[in-house]
Amino acid sequence: MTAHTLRYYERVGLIQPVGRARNGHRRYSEADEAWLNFLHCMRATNMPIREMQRYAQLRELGDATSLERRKILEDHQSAIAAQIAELQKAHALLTHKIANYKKIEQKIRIQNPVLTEPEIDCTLAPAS
Amino acid sequence: MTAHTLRYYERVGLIQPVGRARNGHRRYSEADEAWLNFLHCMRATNMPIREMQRYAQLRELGDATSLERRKILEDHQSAIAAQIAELQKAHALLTHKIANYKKIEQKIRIQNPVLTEPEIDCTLAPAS
DNA sequence: CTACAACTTTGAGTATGCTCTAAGTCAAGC
DNA sequence: GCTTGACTTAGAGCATACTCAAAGTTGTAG
Repeated sequence: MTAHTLRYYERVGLIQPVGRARNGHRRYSEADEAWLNFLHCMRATNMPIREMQRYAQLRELGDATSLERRKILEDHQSAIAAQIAELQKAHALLTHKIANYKKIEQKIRIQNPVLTEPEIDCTLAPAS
Repeated sequence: MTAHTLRYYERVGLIQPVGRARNGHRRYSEADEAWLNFLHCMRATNMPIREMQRYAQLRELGDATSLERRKILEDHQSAIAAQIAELQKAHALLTHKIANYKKIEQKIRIQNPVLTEPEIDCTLAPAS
């Protein structure tokens, strides 16, 4: 996560205005870091910023929003499962296609055998 | 895939100009469809359009580009594996967090027991 | 004292991948 | 003949998520 991104996240309300050093520089607490890690994990799995904002807002309202937040996480977990399924399908497809390319390359090697045998280096290397 | 997307793919060279009916409408052959399916599968797993263009170009050059194309697919397969790993990590994290929310909700239910017992409907429904 | 690096701000700019608009053509049904 | 609907085109517009620019402040090192 770049500094740019951190500021952006603060701007759009994903993180509360964070503590500052005396010179005005941001200081992230361990709690901030944990929250940022969570955000990063959600973004990395394609949760839209909008959804993350919604979650962040509920979080600020405290325990009363537990059910709603849990729903968001459950929905996202389903989305993740769907993504995994899609990726696995593609992974399998690629395994097939790659195998096929290897076959094609084999055929090409047979049609175009090496015409000029590589020179064998017959110089005697001096024993070191 | 929408008609818009199909035209967009044709425009950016992902598919060769496709056959037309007499009225000028596009007619997709089975080969076209298979290729489009493949494209869709790659996009759905986050291959950038750029990479797909590169692959499509090589494909038009024929078997001589087999090695290069295979490399693209192998790289993408690695990318997919990485994505799966990331998603699985997030999935596990969410399982934990969701379990935690359930605990929190349990506590809230204990702190705020149902004060007004729900009315029990004592009317005798007429037997149908 | 000065230079430099590293942060600060607001607001604009960019990359990606569609997605839509406007104006036009065509074939079928009434 | 006229309407309707589905397509056609070129080009503009948009959503998302950053990413950067410009101008300014601050603390440290030489």
